[in-house]
Amino acid sequence: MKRVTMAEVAAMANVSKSTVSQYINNRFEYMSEETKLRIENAIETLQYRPNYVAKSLKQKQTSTIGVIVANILHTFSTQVIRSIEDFCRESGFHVIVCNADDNPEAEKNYIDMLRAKQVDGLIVFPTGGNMELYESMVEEKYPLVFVDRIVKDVRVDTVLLDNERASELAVDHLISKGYRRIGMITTSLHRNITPRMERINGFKKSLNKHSLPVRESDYAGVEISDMKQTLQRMFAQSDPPEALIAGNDLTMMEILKFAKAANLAIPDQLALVGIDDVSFSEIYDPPLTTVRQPAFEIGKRAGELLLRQVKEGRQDEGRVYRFTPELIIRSST
Amino acid sequence: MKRVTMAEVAAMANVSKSTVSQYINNRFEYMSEETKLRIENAIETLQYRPNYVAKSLKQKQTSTIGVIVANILHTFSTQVIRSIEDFCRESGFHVIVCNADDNPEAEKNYIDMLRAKQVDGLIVFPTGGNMELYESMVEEKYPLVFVDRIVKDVRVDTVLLDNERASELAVDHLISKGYRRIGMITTSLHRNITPRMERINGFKKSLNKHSLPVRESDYAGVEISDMKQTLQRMFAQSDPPEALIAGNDLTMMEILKFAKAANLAIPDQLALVGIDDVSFSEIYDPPLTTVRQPAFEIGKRAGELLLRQVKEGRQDEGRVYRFTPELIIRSST
DNA sequence: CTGTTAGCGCATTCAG
DNA sequence: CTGAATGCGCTAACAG
Repeated sequence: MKRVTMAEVAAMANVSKSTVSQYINNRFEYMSEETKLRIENAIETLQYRPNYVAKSLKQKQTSTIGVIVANILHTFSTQVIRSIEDFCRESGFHVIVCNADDNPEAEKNYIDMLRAKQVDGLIVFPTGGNMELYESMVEEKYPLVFVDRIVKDVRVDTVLLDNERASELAVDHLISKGYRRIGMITTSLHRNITPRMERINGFKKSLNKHSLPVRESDYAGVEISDMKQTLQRMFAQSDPPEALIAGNDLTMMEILKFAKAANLAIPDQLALVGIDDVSFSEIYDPPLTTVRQPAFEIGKRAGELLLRQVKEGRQDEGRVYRFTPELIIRSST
Repeated sequence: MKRVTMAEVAAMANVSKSTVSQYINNRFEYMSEETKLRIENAIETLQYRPNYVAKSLKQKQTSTIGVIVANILHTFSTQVIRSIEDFCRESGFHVIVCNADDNPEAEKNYIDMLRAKQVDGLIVFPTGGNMELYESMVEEKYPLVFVDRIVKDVRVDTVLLDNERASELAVDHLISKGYRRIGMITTSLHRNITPRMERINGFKKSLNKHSLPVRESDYAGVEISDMKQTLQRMFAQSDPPEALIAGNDLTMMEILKFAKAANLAIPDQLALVGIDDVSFSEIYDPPLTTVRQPAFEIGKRAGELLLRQVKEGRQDEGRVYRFTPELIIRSST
């Protein structure tokens, strides 16, 4: 811990603490050049650095926000985080990132911890498993923004992808390429997690739009750990899908593993389009067609919404901001 | 900001603040069951949550450490971070992660910021560009641990890979597979960054060990942005390398891009081994042979060393802890 | 077993 | 233009 305090600087410069404080906060308006210099010197020779903790206690704000992601393994999460950090840094805010690992209890712990640390606001990719907590924050008008997932019946600004459109882009593209038997697989649907549900719904709707049947055996939402056998079952059918949509990046990895193990040539035996970009989309063989989320814009918007809340207080909350996905056609389709 | 304070709880429970404080900190030894219950109730109905900022100010410790990585784009960094976080959480410490983006100035800003926030210690992947700062921290006996890179002439505990051994593993393997013309490419060597230098040195030494010549035209350390043309030049030779070692994960991506563009079959026309694992090693076609770092152990050790310093004060500093790499043979060689 | 007291380091009136 | 005084919310002796 740094030991030198404002008092020592004041003593050395022969001024009072409050004068030093003014100097620190750039309020030199009524300060003589001379005192300014004396303070400057004292700070320099003493190597003084102001203590944020004390400042925060006094000012009742830490200039820090918390970000809690449901699962940091998703590329999307890391991209949004970077974007939030960049935006907040420009506004003089720090950000503390936590990973809830899709576990509501961990999420609760982090929310409590972060609030105990007096962060000025929270951006969360909600697990959805802490309704009471979310509600209590809304009631207290605590600055809060959700990302990626909608929580029903809680009035919190939420920014996320137009997920149905993402699936539609994928399906339309596949159909334009001549595929008719199209399947989709994604991570578990059990907890009704927004992007997964919406993407599956979008998938079904798009199939309907094209008057194609939705076969129960051709889509699924299962844990990553069960994906392998789900795929095996799906492709053990006499007429398996000719094309598959990966509901997210982690799912894409599993499909790729499966395709390799099953020796399925892409795209000849199995066409693939992934929702969410993956780092190796371009260099994979074949390069992977994906639907990318505008992660940068999403993060920035979340940051803007949150900082507005912390600066101006809550208002207009409960809005949902949708962002448009983009299809990047490569060679897996 | 949460408004209810300890004083209100005390008032409601008809006890003094200090009694509430004791309760909060689980020091019930001398507390009657009855007061305990009253306090419990008061806390519950008031929804009281202690303010960490105030506590930190008083106790002169935040139970928070900072981690500054040189470049978060490396998979290795993210793995080490997770490992540090897991370890610290178990010990009741929080961690704040910052990315210096290989920029010494950004690093300095983060170090200053984190110290102003009174973090109890720092784990840094040093850029190497802030000697005075590092030295001043050593002088102040500020808890500090370096990861991945050695900074000359600064007595700071450092944990990193046995980089020369990593290259040796790669070279030995390649040679055992019959390759003789072996090259290596990695990111810029300009700033003498430890892992890069050591890996290149290990590469040369291993070649010597096998009595193979080290050809200037077969290895290079260049910025990611220049890698493409460096590779083009290297492979424009009449007798280009038959095998290439990627100095790190980002480099591997570039080589893969190049190989794809140049239509080089792996491993037939070009064998590849990467130092650092990449997410898609297993599913790439062909699966990539890599040398992996024990990132989990490295992070854990860094956490242990730092927490020991914060708890027991600095001592024994300046030790270098080397970890052994592991060769994972897949099919790119 | 519980209350009193005294700061932690800083920002902020309000005088002078 | 500068200084004295006050308190943010909490902990830690030390009394009682």
